[in-house]
Amino acid sequence: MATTAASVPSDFENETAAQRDRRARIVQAALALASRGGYDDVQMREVAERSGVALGTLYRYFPSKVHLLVSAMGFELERMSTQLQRRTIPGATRSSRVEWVLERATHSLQKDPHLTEAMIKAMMAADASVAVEVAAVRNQMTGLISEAIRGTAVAGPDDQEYAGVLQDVWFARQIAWLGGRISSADVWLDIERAIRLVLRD
Amino acid sequence: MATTAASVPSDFENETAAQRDRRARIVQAALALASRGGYDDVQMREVAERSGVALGTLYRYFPSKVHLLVSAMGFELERMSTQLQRRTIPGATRSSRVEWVLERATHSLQKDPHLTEAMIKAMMAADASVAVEVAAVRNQMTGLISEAIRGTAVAGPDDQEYAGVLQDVWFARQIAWLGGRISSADVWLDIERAIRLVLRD
DNA sequence: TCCTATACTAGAACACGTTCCTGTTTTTTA
DNA sequence: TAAAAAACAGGAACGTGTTCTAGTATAGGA
Repeated sequence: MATTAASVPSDFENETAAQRDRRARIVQAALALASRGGYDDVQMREVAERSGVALGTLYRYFPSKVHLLVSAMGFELERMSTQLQRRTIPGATRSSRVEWVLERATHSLQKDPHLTEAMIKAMMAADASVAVEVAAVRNQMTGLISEAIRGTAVAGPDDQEYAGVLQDVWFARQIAWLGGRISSADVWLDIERAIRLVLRD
Repeated sequence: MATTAASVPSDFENETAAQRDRRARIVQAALALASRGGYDDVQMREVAERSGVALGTLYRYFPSKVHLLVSAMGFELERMSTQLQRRTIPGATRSSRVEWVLERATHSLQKDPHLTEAMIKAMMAADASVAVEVAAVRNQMTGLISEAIRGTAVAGPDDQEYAGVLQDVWFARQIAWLGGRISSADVWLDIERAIRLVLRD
């Protein structure tokens, strides 16, 4: 299971322009395929072909399918996060602000269910070798949430912990939705209820 | 991805003695292999060989590796659950009772990390076709938790919902542990904190 | 008891993630 | 600029989950 983390050019900075190009093309191809048919439709041979790269080269950039998809999720979340930061989060209470943020995040993902399925599944399948990439994603999520909890006020001592609990629930509900155990509408109802139960204001 | 759910003898009852035997042997073999080396070490060919059954027959009983392992988890949880029900849950507050139950469940699982890894990974990989088996597992967990919340008192209106939130956190923390993102000690600390934050008593 | 449908065995075959090999191109070093 | 090293292309090969085929055993109804 991908013990070859050594030769990966994770020194993102030191890449030549051509390499940044390849990396971007690979991620784009992966996102396109994920959007088309979800996790199973992202086939490494096709990603390689679409991005005009040999299979071996693909594996040099991303040592596994899971690495590739989690990285792609990082890209997407970053895009969404910079969009959100353009305006201040509305809402008078912690609950309402967190609801605002999580509702936007949830619906933004669910607009493209296949893509979401691919990302969440990759997150779930991630083992220790993907820890770095997963941590980046998680930090972006908890960052969003605790920022919403804080609002314009000063940070409370437990903000980070509440954000952690809510992100766990958020994640688990996405999984339940993927598993066909709840509907996409219920995902939001459950998250809303959890926010209410946890933050009570 | 296993669209063959039709021919599965899920009419558990109508099985002949020989069939119940085969099913039990298969589950035992799967549990043994899972305990030895986790998810990846449960190889369908070897499960078939060890349980003295042809590969095709194995797939007749369990239409995928995930079905097999989730079912095995159901068996294990049932065993644990009947053990717990032998004595009344100690503790004066909801928190302390839930802590008692979840601590036992958590530690009981972590005594055999490979086995736990295999079960949780299977739960995560479960798609809609495994919904029935997954629901059984989830019901057993929330049952345990909400019973602990209730204690000897009468059931509160939100008990089930609190149990749901806590089970989500419990599950997400196991995943984080599997992903090498937190230590097995931190699994318990995080769960404990979540219990405190959610139930506050 | 015989017949037919169903269950089972043994093993080949297939799909896709991953690895490996060989030769070529690009980059770095001397 | 020449030589050495690293990156890349193209594609074969491997491992494991899953499916399929052909033949054999078993069970329930006439």
